[in-house]
Amino acid sequence: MELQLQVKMNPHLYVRDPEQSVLGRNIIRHSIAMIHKIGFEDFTFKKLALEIGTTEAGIYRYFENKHRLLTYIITWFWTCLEYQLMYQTNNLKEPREKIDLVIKLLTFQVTDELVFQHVDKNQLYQIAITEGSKPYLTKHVTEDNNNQLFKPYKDLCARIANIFTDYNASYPYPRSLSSTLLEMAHYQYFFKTHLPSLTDFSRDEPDAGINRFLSHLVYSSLNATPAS
Amino acid sequence: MELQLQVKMNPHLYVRDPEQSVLGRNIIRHSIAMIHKIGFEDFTFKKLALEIGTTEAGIYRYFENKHRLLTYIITWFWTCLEYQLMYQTNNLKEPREKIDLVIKLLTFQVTDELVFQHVDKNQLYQIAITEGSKPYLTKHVTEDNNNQLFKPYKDLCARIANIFTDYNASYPYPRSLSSTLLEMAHYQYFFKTHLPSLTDFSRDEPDAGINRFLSHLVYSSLNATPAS
DNA sequence: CCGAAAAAGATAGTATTACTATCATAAAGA
DNA sequence: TCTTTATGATAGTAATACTATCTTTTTCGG
Repeated sequence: MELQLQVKMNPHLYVRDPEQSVLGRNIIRHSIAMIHKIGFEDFTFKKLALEIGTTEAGIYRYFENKHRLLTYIITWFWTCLEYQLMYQTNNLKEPREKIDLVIKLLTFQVTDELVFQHVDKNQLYQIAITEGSKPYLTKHVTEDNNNQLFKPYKDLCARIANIFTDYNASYPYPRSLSSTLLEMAHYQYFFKTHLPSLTDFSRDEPDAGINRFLSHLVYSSLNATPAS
Repeated sequence: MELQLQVKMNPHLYVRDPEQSVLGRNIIRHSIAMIHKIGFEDFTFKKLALEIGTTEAGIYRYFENKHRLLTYIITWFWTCLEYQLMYQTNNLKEPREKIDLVIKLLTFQVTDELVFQHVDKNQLYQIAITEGSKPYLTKHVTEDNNNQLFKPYKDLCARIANIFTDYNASYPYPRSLSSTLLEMAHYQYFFKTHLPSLTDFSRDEPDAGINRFLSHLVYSSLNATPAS
């Protein structure tokens, strides 16, 4: 059974809510496909409009500019991920089990039957890896943050940090470890794929290596004696 | 005493070597200042030309486009850092001392008397934090990598990985830990400054917190029992 | 010191990008 | 059915990302 979910997004992310119309949903779906294909730098509203069969002005009615659209997509990704985390850890008792699940989720090794707007989840995951930090690596990060644009990312980070604290209440850096895990899950994948000498994995081997590295990193930190 | 050094850069990074002329050095110096001030997204060759007192065409004689110029600057940053690492660890015997130094270097807590082209090192460090991953987060990463554009970054990563191996030869992920350290030294600083809830540090406290977190992360991993 | 070559300045021009504005038409809702 | 609302169609502007050309300096080898 497929479950269709709709996520409520921060209105600052859009001009008109794209989830409320066919055109809006088309914009999301095709922009994900197109950014995945040609990369965010070469992606333009003109090309997107052509692909969808609408006009540039039509896209601008939904999103202020392409950076906002990317922020929308990435934020949506994090929102879905937090939802999945809640859903999947719901009946887990042990913090250890939850941590293992978090790592699996972040490395995209959890298959689920959730469908969000018929978006290609694999493409979305690839975009999150390559383009995921661009929404905040800007000069207007503070303004965007004041508008709560990054709240889903921060919420997810906080939720994982709480699991770390459940596992070991005396660990002093739960949030930094959480953001490290979030970023590195993606970066190690990117490096493995494109710059493999920055990792201990080779391009073609299965992704389990990244998984083991992240587990080792997290558990080493959480299990270390406070003195060290 | 100030020591002036010149670093040999990969010719694929430029059209004409900027270190060989006054105009070229001006381009480097002012582009760092300008990217620091307005961010890479808003930075254009036109604005830079106006600032320097030359023309757009003049800048294009040195760099193919602004992305290449950024790649040049960031690559140069990593080259300097590797040089500093070699220089500073030269007479250190213990791997532990070297690791501590690496972390200090990456968090910009080593003052040195090296001058590279009279560039503002603080601005350069800030740029490396905010813009440092943009050179490779593109669709043309593989082509750029084939042209060896990221070699200095990869060399530095490998050198740090070797220190980790010196410290504990049985640690299985030295390169991934090295790239994690490299990225996180900058990301934690960025988060602390702009999105502090993603860290365990507050905006105004001194940077030593990041230092302690990174040390804890690295030594926990390197000291963990292989079984864990 | 002279002449050739290379670098820099000056100016112009093009294609694309990133928008904004306006008006007509189609759909949807009260 | 009337009225709002969304979309389509078209146009237009300012800025960006370049390329081309021609002239004037500067540099450097003989």
